[in-house]
Amino acid sequence: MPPTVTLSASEQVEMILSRAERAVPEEELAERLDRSLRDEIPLRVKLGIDPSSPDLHLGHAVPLRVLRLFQQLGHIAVLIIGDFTGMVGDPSGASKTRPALTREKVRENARTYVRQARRILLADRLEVRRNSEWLGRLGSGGLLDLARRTTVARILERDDFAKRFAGGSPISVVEFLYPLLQAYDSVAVRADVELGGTDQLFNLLVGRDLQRDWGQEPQLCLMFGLLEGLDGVQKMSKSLGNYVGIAEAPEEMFGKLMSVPDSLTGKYLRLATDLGPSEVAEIERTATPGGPAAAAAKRRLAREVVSLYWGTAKAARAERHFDAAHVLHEVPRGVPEAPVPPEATDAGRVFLPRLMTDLGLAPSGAEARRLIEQGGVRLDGVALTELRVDLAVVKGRVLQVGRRRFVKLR
RNA sequence: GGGAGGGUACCGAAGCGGCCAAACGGGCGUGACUGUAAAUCACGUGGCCCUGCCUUCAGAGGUUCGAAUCCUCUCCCUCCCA
Repeated sequence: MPPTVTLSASEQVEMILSRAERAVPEEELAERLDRSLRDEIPLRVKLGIDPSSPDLHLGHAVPLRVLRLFQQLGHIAVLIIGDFTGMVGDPSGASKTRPALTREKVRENARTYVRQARRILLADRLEVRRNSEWLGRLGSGGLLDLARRTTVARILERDDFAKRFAGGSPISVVEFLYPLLQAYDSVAVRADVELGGTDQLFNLLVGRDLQRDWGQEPQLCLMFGLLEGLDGVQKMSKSLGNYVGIAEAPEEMFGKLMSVPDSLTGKYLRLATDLGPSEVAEIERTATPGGPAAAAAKRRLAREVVSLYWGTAKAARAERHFDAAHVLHEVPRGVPEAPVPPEATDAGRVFLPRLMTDLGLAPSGAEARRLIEQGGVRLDGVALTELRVDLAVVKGRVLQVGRRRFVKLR
């Protein structure tokens, strides 16, 4: 099977390591790639996914994109759905026991997850496995055998466990087993490389130990930093609302990416696009924060990312849409139309707060009044200052509330 | 089982008889500016056809001319001891 990308081994190493925060052992990557090339045996690259949240965002996409990169280099992606471990709950970084998921929920999440992951991964050289396949038939004997492989002291070395233990918060025995179970996946699929977040360091290393015990060559561990969300501070997560979903509409994606803080543009370029390390470095060098080059860099970022998921044509359209709406402040096309509700009119006069609440442009009349006072309500671009306007004046024109809510009145 | 401390607006957190629709911070919204939904600055942020009125400070009662603030009971949370 020929690789779809031809790069020298050192270029490959650079591509991969520029995205990874850490590799253990670091020097081994080049050697493995070399050997694979020479012996024409593709590497088996494992990525375990936790089916606790179904919607993928750019943060999840980081290891998935590297997995794709391996595929492009001719290697095999082994995507493992943690349908068994998901019912145990990963204790990594957690300050309390995670709720175990039900079987149905896990199955459902896994389905949407894989569907979205396929938007990133190549269909060729892809294995999707569920770890219940082997963990489910481990039996108590097999489980005991696994449990024998490590010690309580080693597990307690981990910061998260140590803190919880010291703080007297409960640690379930089953959580102790999690690292072993997920590490056993590496044995089961004979992984050469495993990808994961930096918080997975311990778990990935346990994989190496177990593989050694089972007479396999220990896997190479590649760990990726967490991508901060749009607020620039906290990690990207759905619950914090600071995420860019990989299935989001192009316009939405473009707009969200343009609001990434300047300081993070480089990191986003490196982790969320296909640009090579030297190109990113060049952009970072020229884009002094606050200057026009920083704006250009972010535009590049938005264009690149949207193109990855939607193609260049849609990305270009998203960019035009963005410029129209946010740079030129044009009234967008396809503004929804609505009739003026009779309840909002009295003797030929329209009472704007009522109109706005009825059309869902403001949550309350008080809020609507505030918006009008602050000059945030416009009719065909002209700010309104009165609470009441003649019905005849309003008809057939576009009412704009704030910067992005529009309704054409009939 | 015993003891201590709490529950205030979207969130965090002041207030501890009247000047309280309730400080302050975050978030959010609008405006100015610009390079964008960035940064900065300003203003706003319970409801109501609003110079005023109505409903809020876990819930229910009570004291008082007047309660987020005092009393009683109920529910919920946190911590300490067993």
